[in-house]
Amino acid sequence: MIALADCNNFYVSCERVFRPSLEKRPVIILSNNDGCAVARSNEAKQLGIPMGAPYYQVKQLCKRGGVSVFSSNYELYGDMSRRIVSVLHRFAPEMEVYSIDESFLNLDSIKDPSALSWKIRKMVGDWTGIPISIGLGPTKTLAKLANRLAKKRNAGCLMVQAEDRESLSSVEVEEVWGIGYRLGARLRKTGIFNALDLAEAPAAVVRKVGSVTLERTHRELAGLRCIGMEEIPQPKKNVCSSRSFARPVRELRDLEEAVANYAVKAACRIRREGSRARGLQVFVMTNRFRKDLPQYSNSRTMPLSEPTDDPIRILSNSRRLLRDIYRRGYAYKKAGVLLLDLEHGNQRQSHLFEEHGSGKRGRLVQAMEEVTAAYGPRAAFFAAQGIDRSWSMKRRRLTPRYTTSWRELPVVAIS
DNA sequence: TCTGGGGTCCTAGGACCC
DNA sequence: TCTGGGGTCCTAGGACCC
Repeated sequence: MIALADCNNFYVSCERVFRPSLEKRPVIILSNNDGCAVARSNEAKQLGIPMGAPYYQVKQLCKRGGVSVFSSNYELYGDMSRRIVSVLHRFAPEMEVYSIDESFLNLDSIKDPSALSWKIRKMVGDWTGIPISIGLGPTKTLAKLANRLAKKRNAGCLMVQAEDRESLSSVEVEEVWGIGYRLGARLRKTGIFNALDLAEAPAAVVRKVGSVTLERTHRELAGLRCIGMEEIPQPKKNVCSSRSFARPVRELRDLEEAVANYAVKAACRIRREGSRARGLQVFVMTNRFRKDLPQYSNSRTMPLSEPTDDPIRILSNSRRLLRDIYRRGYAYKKAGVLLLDLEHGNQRQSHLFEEHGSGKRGRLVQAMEEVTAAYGPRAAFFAAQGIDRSWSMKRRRLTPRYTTSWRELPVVAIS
């Protein structure tokens, strides 16, 4: 049996742990730039705030409903996630951390998986303060489906077998893991409306509508394991660092600053993973929602003959690519840097003699990393990254990093 | 005025080769 | 009149996930 442990309204639950007064009250968490609602408490869902709604569109609704609104505090959520994973690890011989708020557990060797699920759920709740739901099924797809139903029915833990026609038929086809809005629409045209319809559809029909991915989903719904557990996270193939700007950006100078920051951030990320990039891409775009303004988007890719993780090299090449695609006269909304085709650790075959971490350049970069690790990212940075960064993102409603910053620890008063 | 960020996989089609 | 067949590699774009 496979279990999917999924945190309830994860970001909201994290905020509630440190502000219990938010319990039973409507809460939403906004995306970067305070743009969209990316997490909603049940109360906020009941008020009719849709997932992904632009904040400016639901602002009035939030005011009327007394909704507490927060910026995303990824440092807090990341740390809470690590705590939950460490609790789950005690129970599962085999486990896959699937996302910041979900993990698959292989409970094949467990005699009573249902009873164990309740135990897991209680311990995670007691030890971290985060409520979770657990779905059980013979395959990942059915565990996902069970989890969805567990949340819908407020059941805590729930098991769904492939033969459970009633449960399957109560799940819309777009709610099945791997089927989105578009595939859903195509399936509906062939008379497949819910998970049961899909499970019972002939393979030929399924294959005609979708690709091998849909075929896998189809079999998984029937109880046939096609998607395995990935215990060890696979190293990334690409890394992207990008942001929307707080305000429209027109000047090349500002774009250069932004791109320099993304380049350094992306380089830093692959260095941490011990990877090197074989390719580099820079992209820029205007605001696609502003139909009244002229639109422009472009990207430029270059191969890196010698794979690299050197932030200075990545930064200077990014700037060259940006200058190639920059066009005057547009209001840019977003830019980004991608490091492509990453090679990992022992995988490198050629370029044995490339200076790596040695020499002046290597020592400089390492020193910068040590300084920023100890004193924060503003303690040492490249001039190209800019000083005032007026374009940088908006986070007006950020809560403290309660668990990862000494200065932001919650204060407890005892009288 | 205000609309996220970071990934993966699959397929179709073009370029190129013999 | 009449324009092959079979393969690989690469990339862009679509679809999905959280």
